Amino acid sequence: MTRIVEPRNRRSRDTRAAILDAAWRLLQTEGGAGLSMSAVAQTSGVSRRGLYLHFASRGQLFIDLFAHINERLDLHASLDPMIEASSAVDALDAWARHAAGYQSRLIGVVRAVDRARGADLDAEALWQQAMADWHHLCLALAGRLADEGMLSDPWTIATAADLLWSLMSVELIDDLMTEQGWSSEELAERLRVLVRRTLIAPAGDRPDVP
Amino acid sequence: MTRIVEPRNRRSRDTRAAILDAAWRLLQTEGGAGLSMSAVAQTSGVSRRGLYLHFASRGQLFIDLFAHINERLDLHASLDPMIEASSAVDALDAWARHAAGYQSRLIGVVRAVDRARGADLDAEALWQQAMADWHHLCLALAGRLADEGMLSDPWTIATAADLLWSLMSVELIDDLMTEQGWSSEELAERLRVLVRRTLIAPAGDRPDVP
DNA sequence: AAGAAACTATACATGGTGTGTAGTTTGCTC
DNA sequence: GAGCAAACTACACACCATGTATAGTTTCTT
Repeated sequence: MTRIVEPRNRRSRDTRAAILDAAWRLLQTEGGAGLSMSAVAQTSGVSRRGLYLHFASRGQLFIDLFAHINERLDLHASLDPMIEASSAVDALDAWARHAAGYQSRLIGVVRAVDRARGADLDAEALWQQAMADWHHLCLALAGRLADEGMLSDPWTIATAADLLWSLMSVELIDDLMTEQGWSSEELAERLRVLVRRTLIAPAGDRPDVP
Repeated sequence: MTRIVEPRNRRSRDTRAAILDAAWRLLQTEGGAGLSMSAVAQTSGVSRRGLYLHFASRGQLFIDLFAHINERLDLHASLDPMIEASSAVDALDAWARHAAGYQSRLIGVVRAVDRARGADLDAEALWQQAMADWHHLCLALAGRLADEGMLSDPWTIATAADLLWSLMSVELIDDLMTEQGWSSEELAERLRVLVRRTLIAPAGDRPDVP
């Protein structure tokens, strides 16, 4: 496995960005199946051999692409409303908007990573990390709901977090948007209804927390 | 592509069943990635070339395996309670039990088919058919809920069906059971709570249908 | 016993990833 | 601007997967 060091000059950085953008473009159009190294090479105008001067393997290209996309789409900005929300229920609404608005843009990459998983150790590692991050986010949200006494009966912090995590999975979002034609706004609204009714205790039925 | 005709003698049927069982076993243990034709051949004790005397391609093997499994697991019996239920809400409970109890047993095959999709036209066709079948089931259930006046406000027959369909997806079930360690019973109960609260209108808030 | 069906062994075409090597272009530095 | 190193290309190769062709062997049927 070739060792890739920090790029030095501008030419190298441009080539690298061109490769990542080409891969991203391919994932959005070709649907994830056609992402061979040859296709990325051809689309980016770099020789196939040249790809391996920037990315040690196909899996490593995915890892870097994932970070690249999160940077370009400004993940931090999409998560902000959830953190800044003044109540747990508002945070829950922000979660639904993030799931529908942001996660849906990751469909191509995530499907490709999932498909490469198992055969590719790098892809597997990326998958585990992303899942852990998302679950951690949901755990924080569920914890806040519990703190404010909003979590309804059968749910615990752990089970509510698991549920939220599974509902923000790219597979589910892909199913509803791509397959069933839901728009991002429809999905956000319906996810909001779903998690509010499922997780939030009715007004008369809450433990005495302010 | 080799043409496969109806098997004649018993030997052939036994070999065929041995291949399918070996493939199934591999999917349950190896997790779907290690399902190469070589692996199936080795596990079943048939030569690699021999596989192609029973299945025209890897994708066709999946198609036949899917039917084989649905037969062995008795799909019809698992769907029965849903159809026989005396009310739409009872049918919804039966749906949750079917999703958690039956769909979870398909995890291995479905993941493998999904992974083969795109490169394999047969796998793609199987996928579309299975999705259509499941969606049809959910559409019938949502229709019955509407008929009995139980569907709550933002939901229509179509959107409720889409939601149910996405919630019974093998990916979601796999996430919650394999990744988060939910048991089949826990999943069934929590799915029941989720869809009841989300879809069913509260008692005082229903149109006048008996 | 004979013939057909089922099966094996082996070889090959094709297409994918990843590496090795030699040669060429580009950019940086003095 | 000359020289040098980094970046890049072209080509070849090893390896592994699917699917096919062909010839020969076992097993079932009649």
